[in-house]
Amino acid sequence: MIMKIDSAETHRRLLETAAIVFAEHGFAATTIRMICGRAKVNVAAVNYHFGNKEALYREVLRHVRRCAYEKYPPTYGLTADSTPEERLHAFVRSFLLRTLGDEQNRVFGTLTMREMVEPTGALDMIIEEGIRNLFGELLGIVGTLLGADVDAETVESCSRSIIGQCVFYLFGRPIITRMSPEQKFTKDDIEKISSEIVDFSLNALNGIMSRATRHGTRPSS
Amino acid sequence: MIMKIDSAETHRRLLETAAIVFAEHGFAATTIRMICGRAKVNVAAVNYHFGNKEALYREVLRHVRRCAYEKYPPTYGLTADSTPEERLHAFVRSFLLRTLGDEQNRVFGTLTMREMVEPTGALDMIIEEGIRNLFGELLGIVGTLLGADVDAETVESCSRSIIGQCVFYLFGRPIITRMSPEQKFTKDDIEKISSEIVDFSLNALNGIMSRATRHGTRPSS
DNA sequence: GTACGTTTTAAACGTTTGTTTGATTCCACA
DNA sequence: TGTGGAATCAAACAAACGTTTAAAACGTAC
Repeated sequence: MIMKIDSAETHRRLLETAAIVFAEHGFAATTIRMICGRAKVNVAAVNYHFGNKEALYREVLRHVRRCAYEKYPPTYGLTADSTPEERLHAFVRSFLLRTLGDEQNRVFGTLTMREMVEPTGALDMIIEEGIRNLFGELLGIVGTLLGADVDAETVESCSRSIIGQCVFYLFGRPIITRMSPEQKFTKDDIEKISSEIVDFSLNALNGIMSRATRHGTRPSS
Repeated sequence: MIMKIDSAETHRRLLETAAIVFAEHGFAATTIRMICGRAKVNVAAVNYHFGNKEALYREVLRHVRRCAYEKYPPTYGLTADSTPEERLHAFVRSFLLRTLGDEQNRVFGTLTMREMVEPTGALDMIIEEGIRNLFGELLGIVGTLLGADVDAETVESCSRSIIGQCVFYLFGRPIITRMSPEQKFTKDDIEKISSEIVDFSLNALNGIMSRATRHGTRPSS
């Protein structure tokens, strides 16, 4: 059979297959033969196109992150004159869509999750290029919502409470689907979850803010 | 019983060392030679005392879970006449202590975390023996706090928001320590985090409850 | 058609893996 | 003091790992 040699095609198929297999089994438990077997390329292809297994893994992380952020940027659905409440909603929704939205995004979510639990050295890259900016954005939104009477420490702990609710659905997905099989994480499910998180959080922020403005920063008994 | 050589000592040292090494590297990346080297026992000891690597891993999971729950049960510090607010606080605090309290508990937290991200088959055991009861308890507390005017679905989503804040500090610990090196997760830190989570959550629950009792279950605005 | 650089291929490389073996060491009991 | 079963040990096992190799297959230029 006449097979036109297409280096870019092999490169692409290797990258996409590797993303799926790494997401399924993790870096250590994934073998090059698994990837090449599924991608239908020779075992030597990984070393020829990427150098070694670890370099392939780093390229995979960069690739899925770029795709995920292109599809669902943190400002997803926002307009220039959005309210702080709308910005919070967009932040939460885009986070969930980016990590759980569809099959490709779940690969990104799973790989990021794995890297957080078992850092392979690429975690610093993930923090510096993604997480730091993301959290800074959330700090800005929460700071605006809480107003000037609330100190920075409270803003930070509230931001952690909000992002915590989001990552729970990422990390807890295998458990949630086992305990509540009706939860399929469709886009409608994600819309609903986003609204619940925002509702819960805005109520919390309103309570904390009104207490601060009425009684100073002292916690009520 | 007749103890020839000190078999129990080898068994114990193997179990404790394996817990640490599995927590550090994960199941797949941990080798039997790593464990035996650190435990200063022969490589054949694992197979002699536990059968194989996977059986050792399961025993490790059982062991660290038992130790963690013995040290910090979900009712940690509660009395018979505690208020729902105190029960929520005890729930949050005991969770954080159980998974982050000290070095031994962090091993439990890390292993559970790894099992959630990369189930090795022991996840079902973890859910049935631990998580299901734990979440049921939280549902009860939140249901009491919200009162009869709030539907079960809201109780569940609020419970997820609360447990989400807790697991964030477990899963996010490597990132938090990199971004905020002053956070050392001492017991004082955990007390503070617990109070922040409870404060945030009670404000949220109060807002949601008062809205429900005043305006029915319709969301405001 | 021939030569040349690139890509693919099957095979083998040296390590390392989990596990097993057979001899040796140990100690309670006779 | 000698015996026997339990525990330890060094050594080796086959299998699988990531990686390398050298040749074959391919497209492109002349």
